[in-house]
Amino acid sequence: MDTRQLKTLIAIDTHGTFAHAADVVRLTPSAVSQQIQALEQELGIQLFDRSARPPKLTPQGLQVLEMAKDILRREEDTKAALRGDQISGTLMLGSVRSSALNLLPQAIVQMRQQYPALKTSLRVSLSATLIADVAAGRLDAAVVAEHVGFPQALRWSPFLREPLWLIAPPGTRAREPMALMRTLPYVRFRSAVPLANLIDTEISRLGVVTQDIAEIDTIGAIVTCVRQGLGISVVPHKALQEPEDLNLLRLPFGRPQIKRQIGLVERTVSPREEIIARLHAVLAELCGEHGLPRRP
Amino acid sequence: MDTRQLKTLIAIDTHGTFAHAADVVRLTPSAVSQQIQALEQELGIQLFDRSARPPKLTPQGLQVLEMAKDILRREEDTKAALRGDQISGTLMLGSVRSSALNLLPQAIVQMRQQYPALKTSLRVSLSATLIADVAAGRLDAAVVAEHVGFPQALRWSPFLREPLWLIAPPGTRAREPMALMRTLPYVRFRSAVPLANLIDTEISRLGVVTQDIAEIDTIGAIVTCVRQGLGISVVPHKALQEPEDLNLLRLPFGRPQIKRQIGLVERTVSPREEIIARLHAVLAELCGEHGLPRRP
DNA sequence: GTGAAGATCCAGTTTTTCTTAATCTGATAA
DNA sequence: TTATCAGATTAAGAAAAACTGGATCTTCAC
Repeated sequence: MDTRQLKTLIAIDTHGTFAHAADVVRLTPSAVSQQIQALEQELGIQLFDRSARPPKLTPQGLQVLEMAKDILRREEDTKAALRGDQISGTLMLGSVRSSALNLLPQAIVQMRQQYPALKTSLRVSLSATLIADVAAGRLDAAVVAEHVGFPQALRWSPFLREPLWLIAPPGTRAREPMALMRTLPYVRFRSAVPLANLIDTEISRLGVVTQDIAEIDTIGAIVTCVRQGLGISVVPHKALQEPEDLNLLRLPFGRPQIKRQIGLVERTVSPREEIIARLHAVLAELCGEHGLPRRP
Repeated sequence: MDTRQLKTLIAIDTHGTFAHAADVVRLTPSAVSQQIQALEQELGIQLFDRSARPPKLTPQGLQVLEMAKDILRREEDTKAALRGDQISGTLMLGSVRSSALNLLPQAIVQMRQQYPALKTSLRVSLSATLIADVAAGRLDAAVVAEHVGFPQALRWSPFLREPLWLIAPPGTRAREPMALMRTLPYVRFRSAVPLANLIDTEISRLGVVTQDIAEIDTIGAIVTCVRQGLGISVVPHKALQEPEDLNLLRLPFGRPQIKRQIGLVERTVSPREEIIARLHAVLAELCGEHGLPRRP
């Protein structure tokens, strides 16, 4: 008897049909059907009366359902207790460079204040490397942007969802954003990171041919160049935090306005889930209006 | 998390070493080691301190051990409750022909009196077919003789252990049994059943060459022929129940006297175990002095 | 009667569990 | 200190279990 089978049984009861339950436990309906059949065979009873649609729990099935809830509750209580044991351990974290320079240090300071016994270790690397390290257990979690194709054993939870702005030098007259991009000199963000891809993809999608004047690989430098009148560019909201940035012309980039996400990637099965969830909350709070709460 | 893993963990604690636990749960030590490692990985903790010999449960391991006991207790309580539900269900039984004609009907009548809600279904077939049907779940249990090579998932529990007798017509002068067999006409029990094999094997072992006069495939008919003076033969104790059978010469067959066993075969994992145990007790009682209690 | 949604069956693929044999390791005796 | 033993672990392959994807069946609503 496996707890996965019991979770499936509870999901069927909660969601009403085998098919819905399959979505919840992330299996195919066929696998759900087979799991329930295996459980029925092991117990030698019918859990469901299948002459109805959807199948109806038998009285015996209800007994097993109650048992399932008790067992899973007991399991979760024990895991929570074990997690409590882990709060005081060393949290192995990773981050891409952009977040490592401001957001994450602030979050770590706050976490340390809340949990004096918590130790942290932070490593800065490329997102692909970070993802592999989390999957392999070398890191507990890492800050990376939205990514295509996270391994199945990992879960990525965004804590920041911020809009992208087209920025122009102080005094530039406001016009339709795409017209500006076609006519004014464009400072391109050139880097092998998801944000650069996101910007370039939307520019292509809108059919805009920019007048490139430069390619720069850090967002902070781009903002500085735009401030000094070199040209226009596209940057995320968070990059515009200096008082002098208020003087820049700022227009929504993309139709609809494009937003980029940054989040925490962690293993789906991890006893550190609780401390990571708290880190996620701290990070979301630090992001202010663009912070995202963790999904259940 | 699987209950089998939890059973293994408890067995290690109970028996002190991984190797002993392996015997108990019927796995190799390697599988035990791997099960514990899988559980440790899922929970993200060390269950054992392996710097000692034998490995010592960690404080966290003790927490998980307590959880394991609770979960398995909850599981067993539910199974017991489900078994209670089964007393009133339909018990699917099978039997070889010889037992179907007298023993089993009596037992079924008694069971029905004790459990008015119990329904039974009885099928008569060859023992190999019956064994396969029990293994496949088509039957809950079947009455078959001692057999070579029961599948591992099945358990056979004898309820009858009766001696074999060499019988001769009334008035035959008592002599050493083997001498009788060598000289008097022998009625051979010819049938593809274990009893026939048992008899022939012992005759060969004793190096006796019989004077066959007939081959008959039912024990009842053999007894009748011997009664009427056709010759001598070998039959089990139970076959000699008629008052006129008291007139037959009866000598122990085999050195030492050969006994044959008949029992119930059932699946080792079955919620019907309780009702089957009661059937077994009734059958054993019906066998009187040759009845065998069920082993734990 | 028809069509749709969902459950089950079937066969192949993937993953997990187990076995076997070799190797490692702690404990103990000489 | 060294040798030996019992037991735990590792590595690789076999076997079993779990899963997927597609076809088929079944219930239910219209």
